[in-house]
Amino acid sequence: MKHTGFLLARMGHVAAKQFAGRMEELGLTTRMWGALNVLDAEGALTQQALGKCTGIDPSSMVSTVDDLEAAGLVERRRHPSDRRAHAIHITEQGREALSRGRQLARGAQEDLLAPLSAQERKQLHELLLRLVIATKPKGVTTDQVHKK
Amino acid sequence: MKHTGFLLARMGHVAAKQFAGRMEELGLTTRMWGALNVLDAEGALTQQALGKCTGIDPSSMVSTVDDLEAAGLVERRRHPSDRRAHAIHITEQGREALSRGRQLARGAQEDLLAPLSAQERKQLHELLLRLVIATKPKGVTTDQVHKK
DNA sequence: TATTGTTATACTCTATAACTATA
DNA sequence: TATAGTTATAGAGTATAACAATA
Repeated sequence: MKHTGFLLARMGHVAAKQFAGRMEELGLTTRMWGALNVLDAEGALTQQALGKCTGIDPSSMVSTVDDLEAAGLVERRRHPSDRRAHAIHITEQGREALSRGRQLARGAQEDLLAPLSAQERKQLHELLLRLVIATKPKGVTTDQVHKK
Repeated sequence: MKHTGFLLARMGHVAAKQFAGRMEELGLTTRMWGALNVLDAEGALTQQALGKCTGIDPSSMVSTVDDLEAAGLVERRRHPSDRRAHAIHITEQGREALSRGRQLARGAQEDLLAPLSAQERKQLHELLLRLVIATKPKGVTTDQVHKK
């Protein structure tokens, strides 16, 4: 119990597992969830760009998009200017899944942080955010299919 | 960047990977490190007991102890009263590895928490500790080979 | 020549089940 | 009958390398 790093690793694992368990109810993996969120925020992207945003390897992205498409949450459409690439679009069903998923995520977070007061949760969030920002100095460009 | 649970999972992963990288310099995996620490704190244990303390599956414990023994950090000795079981003893070399490892761990933690002030680190530690305690309601009995 | 998506493959990590020798 | 350690095996999860189509 001595090291903060150990506590961090332990709780991180707990949080990830608990979150994955909730998403499973929606038929989503953590990777699918991450990709869906990025598509919702950024608009249609190529698989390569999606991989850069989510940290998913291009070869792993194939099966991730396969799964999302099989569930009707995204569509592979033709890229307007590059016939090698796909433009991955989120569907209406995808947006609905996101909405339900966000509710589940809120519930999961509520359970996870139950031992802390509102003020303590805010403290924890800010401390973690500063650590995450410090460890992520790489600027990822989005490579959107349609410019915003 | 919205959810605290997400930040927790992200930083936990970073912390675990960074720690594993440091321990690799000593030829140790995270599992070997965990087992070595428990043996140092609790005295000689059976592989089963060691598995319960560290959360390592009995079958995985075999190779973990194999690796530790090959590195000269522990010894499988005869259990005084149960000829099925081994008594795993930490060696002098094992204690030296622990000592060096603890230095590395301090350095790793220093790097990880560099963005935070001393007071903020203490805050973070206490918040995480309360979360960890809340998610771990199971009392593990040690099953020591020699009573203390 | 380089890049996109794809496939096949290998590698890591871990858990499950069966086996042996003891209890 | 149950338990400690072991082995073999299988299953995730992920990364690597090679390939076809296209840039």
